[in-house]
Amino acid sequence: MAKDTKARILGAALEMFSQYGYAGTNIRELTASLGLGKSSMYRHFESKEEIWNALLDEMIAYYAARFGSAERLPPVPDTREGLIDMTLRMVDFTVHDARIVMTRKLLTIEQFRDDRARSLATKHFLTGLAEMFTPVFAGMMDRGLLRRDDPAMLAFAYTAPISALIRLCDREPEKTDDAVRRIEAFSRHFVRVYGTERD
Amino acid sequence: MAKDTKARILGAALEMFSQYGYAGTNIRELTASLGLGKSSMYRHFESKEEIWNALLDEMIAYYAARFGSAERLPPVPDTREGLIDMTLRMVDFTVHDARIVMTRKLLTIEQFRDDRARSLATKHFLTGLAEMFTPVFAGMMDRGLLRRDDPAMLAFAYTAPISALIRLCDREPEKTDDAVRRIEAFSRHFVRVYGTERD
DNA sequence: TTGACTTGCGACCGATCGGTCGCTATAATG
DNA sequence: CATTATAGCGACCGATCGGTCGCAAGTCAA
Repeated sequence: MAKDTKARILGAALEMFSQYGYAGTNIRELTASLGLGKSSMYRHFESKEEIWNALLDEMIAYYAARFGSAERLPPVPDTREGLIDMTLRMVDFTVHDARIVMTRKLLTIEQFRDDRARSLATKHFLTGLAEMFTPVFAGMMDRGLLRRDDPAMLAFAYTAPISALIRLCDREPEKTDDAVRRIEAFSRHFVRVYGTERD
Repeated sequence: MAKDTKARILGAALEMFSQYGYAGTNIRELTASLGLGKSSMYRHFESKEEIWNALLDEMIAYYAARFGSAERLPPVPDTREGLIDMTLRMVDFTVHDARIVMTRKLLTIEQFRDDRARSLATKHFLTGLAEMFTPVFAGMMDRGLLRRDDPAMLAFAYTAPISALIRLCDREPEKTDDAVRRIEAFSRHFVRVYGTERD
């Protein structure tokens, strides 16, 4: 039960920190939401700050495992429509997975207070997606699906607008469907603009 | 002195809220930073929350005055280089103006807690810049400086990456110079991709 | 000059915060 | 079976929080 309780505490912390922020979360409510007494929590973490640090460790490790390794790169689509499909699948996942949504919200809220949150936020919101798509676009250029250009610049130009709409979903979840449609429209616009003339 | 003190309190609140968040800011420190006793503050605001609301009122009014009206639209540049110049001037201002930087940070931090902050955040981070550039791009298309296309889509594709780099400056100010260079590079890339062949 | 109003101050208040302590029930270990 | 470690609990602690109160100094109109 020990390991389980520790994980449940971290889950509740993610939930509350991502909603109210670190300073705006109090431990009584956090533990109460688990049906746990406040003092019981201190069996598993020695302070509120240690919860925060453990949560960040977890997020950093998860990010590294999921997006950090070179083997995890997405396959190069063999049609331009394939790029759109892949994009929409990724977006659909990242916008609806509760854990990832809460992670982004937490990083958004705490990025100015904690250095590790700051650098992880930059990965999540700026460099991560772009680095993922750079080799994709390079491969699509090799296959003649996209015009020759700087693949890193294309990846930035492609992922930044998508990232902006994902963050709109985090902020105003009721606009999620509309945002996903706008992402699809942008993606189609993008392949039309950057696509080679044939096909 | 009354009006002045009230404004100074709002200034200090913007500074502290944007750094530590609403929940993470305490009134003793806030007033102490002004050389003011805590109880004196309550002569001007009846609660901490009223400071918050007044600050939001101010930000909403400022935004409406500065970016909301149709007369404040930027002029349509008459060369593609003019677009880059205009962009860099705007970016330079928005990235170095302390008040605007703090406003963005505050909206970033509090967007999930307060509905008015939420909607103002969407304007600042998504729709505002795009709406500003839509008529610019429409005008440039009329002048034959850009290929005919949906000006709103172009504005979104142009402003979202720029906005992402502006937010990088907010998050990691030491990268400001690099970010501005990347904005210039992106802007040049953009006019190359969307520009008409002549000129 | 006087009386009302404004703006400042420090002492104080109840509530809530993160955190501790002693106790108990349970489960694993010998 | 006895022992020991684990994980739960409520009571409690000092510190800090937002907010109040009574008082004093300055301002300004009558």
